[in-house]
Amino acid sequence: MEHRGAPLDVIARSLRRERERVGLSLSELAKRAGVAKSTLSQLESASGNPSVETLWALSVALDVPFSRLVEPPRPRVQVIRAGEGPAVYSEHAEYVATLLASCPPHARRDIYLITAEPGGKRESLPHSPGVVEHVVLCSGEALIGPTEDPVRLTPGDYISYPGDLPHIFEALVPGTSACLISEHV
Amino acid sequence: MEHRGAPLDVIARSLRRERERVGLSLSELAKRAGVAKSTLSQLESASGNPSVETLWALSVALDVPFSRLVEPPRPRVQVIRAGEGPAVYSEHAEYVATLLASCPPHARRDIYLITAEPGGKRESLPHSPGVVEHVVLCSGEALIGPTEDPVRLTPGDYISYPGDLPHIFEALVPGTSACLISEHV
DNA sequence: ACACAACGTTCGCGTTGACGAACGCTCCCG
DNA sequence: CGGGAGCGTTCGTCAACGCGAACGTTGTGT
Repeated sequence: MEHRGAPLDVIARSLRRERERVGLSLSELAKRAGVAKSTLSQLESASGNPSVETLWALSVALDVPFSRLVEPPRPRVQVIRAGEGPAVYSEHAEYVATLLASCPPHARRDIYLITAEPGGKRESLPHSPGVVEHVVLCSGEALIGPTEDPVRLTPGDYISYPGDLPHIFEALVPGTSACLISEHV
Repeated sequence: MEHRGAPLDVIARSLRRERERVGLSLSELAKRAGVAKSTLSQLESASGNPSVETLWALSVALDVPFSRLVEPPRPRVQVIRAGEGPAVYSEHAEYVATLLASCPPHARRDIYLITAEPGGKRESLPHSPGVVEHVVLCSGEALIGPTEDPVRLTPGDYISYPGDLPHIFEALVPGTSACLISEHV
């Protein structure tokens, strides 16, 4: 079959990497997963287009989440100081979102640091469907959540809500900041 | 083939759900994805074991992350007040981790609220491999990161590091709190 | 040195996924 | 009423995935 850009080579590398990390031989893993070792051999050499059943069995035998075999790995250690990092300014100047971590390609979650001042009610239009946002309030006080039913949060409080609904972030006191995780389910 | 517990029915439901949410007909989606509509029809009726290529093409055409088709959906809105939620106490009483969000099955990330007081150096043994931790310091000051190379963080700072390396969380001033995301890559 | 075991690869073969064509169905328009 | 477009399903064909068996290679022990 012609390749459509699917991560067959990524799968190959992931299988090899995970298998060696666990310390299993190709034969051993094949036996545990109930897969012919010839099949596994071909998959690790990126010659083949595995079925979901097969790949699923391997992910179970390796005890890694399924998506770990399909998506490429990501970097290791990273530090972003307060004030550094790419900032996303709102139409209101009182609101700044700093992107702390994203995971391309086919991002699964982004982490933002939000700082906001009172007065600027920040209404977010619905994002692409399948997004869930998690917010932990760090300091100050804010009204956060779905627009038709927001919640008043104080430091340490947590809320999560669907990102494909309209939602708001309204700081109630100066110096309000929060950690926001925007996640693709 | 005999089913190995693979999420074929989950895939079927996910395909149907995502397709209808986007508002595409079965024929239309098949055309856009470059997949025979007969194939797609069989997949949505859970009779079949798609190859990765096929499912990948569908995920691209639907513009959803691949794993969204393989894993079942999760709940919607949730609030946890500061002090509520399941707490994970350390051997040192000065350290409390509150679990805010986890995502079974085959968890991909957990979100914790950490509160710690000075004096209790919290050394974490390496977790299962493939884990990455993200920390955003909310208040106070702390020494966080890989044990052999920790970083001094102040409020708003961010760090991420591999969870399969030994790492520490040492509060330097009273009332230190942080948001910790423990993530399976 | 030889036998043996374990590893990873390669080689036919049966099964099955993916395809295009044809089908029944509903709806819409002339 | 009849034709046509669109929908989702079913049917036959071909390619390819997954399998077991056999192979060459490496390392071990008696």
